[in-house]
Amino acid sequence: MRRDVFQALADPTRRAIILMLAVQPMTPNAIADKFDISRQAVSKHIRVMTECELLRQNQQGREIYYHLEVDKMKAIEKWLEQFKELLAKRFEQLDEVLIQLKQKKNEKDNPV
Amino acid sequence: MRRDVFQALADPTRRAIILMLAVQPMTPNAIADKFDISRQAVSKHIRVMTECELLRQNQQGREIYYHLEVDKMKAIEKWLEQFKELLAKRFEQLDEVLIQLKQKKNEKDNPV
DNA sequence: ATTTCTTGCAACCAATTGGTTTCTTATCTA
DNA sequence: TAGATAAGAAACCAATTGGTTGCAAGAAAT
Repeated sequence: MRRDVFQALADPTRRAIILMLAVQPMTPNAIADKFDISRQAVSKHIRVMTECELLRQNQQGREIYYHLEVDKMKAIEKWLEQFKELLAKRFEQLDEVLIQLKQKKNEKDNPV
Repeated sequence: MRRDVFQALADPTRRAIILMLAVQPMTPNAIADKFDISRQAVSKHIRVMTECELLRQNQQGREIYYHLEVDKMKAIEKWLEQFKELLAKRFEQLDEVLIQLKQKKNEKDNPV
């Protein structure tokens, strides 16, 4: 089963859960209270995120507190960085092209 | 059909396509050459990304060049920012708790 | 004019997803 | 000890996904 952080981010309910857990650890019941879907549906979302190691549990009696593995979120940032670097490279190339065009234009305007 | 930029990012093939298109516009055939899946499979990925307005086309004769709508990627960055803000807030709260603990400890060590 | 090339579209398929309901186990609490 | 509560597991379902193959339409080349 393909299961990475990007997958975890793909669903809006899971994104909301991530934001909630960014503030503080919560139990499945407490999370489910915030949504209109069943506790079990929430539990399935939790499982997806646990499987990609974005969530960890901390059992406290019969309650299980889930908290974010913040480091996992860095995979997203890392990919975005990679993306922005490639983008920057493209603009550098574009700059070169524009400079060359300008030179040609100057040559035309002021022939040697 | 739910179709947002996060969905577009969820598939590894699509992420690779995004990185390729960050460098330069490409035709479906050129993209498909880089993968082991059929051209039609690539076309379906392209369609997903076009539907969420992450890609735009530019027809040139019988070829269609696809390029990134870079602004759409900002939705990801924006969400990440939101996430990091909440996270920072959590750490501020943690700091407060630690400060309070320290004060209590001092009171114990040096009772008034 | 015919053939070739690029692309999109449709139908199909198996696997996955996001949800449900029901049931079990473990831990509190009265 | 009996009942309530928290949470995971399993079975089921409809919709979506990621892939395939085959076909049609438009542009280019011969």
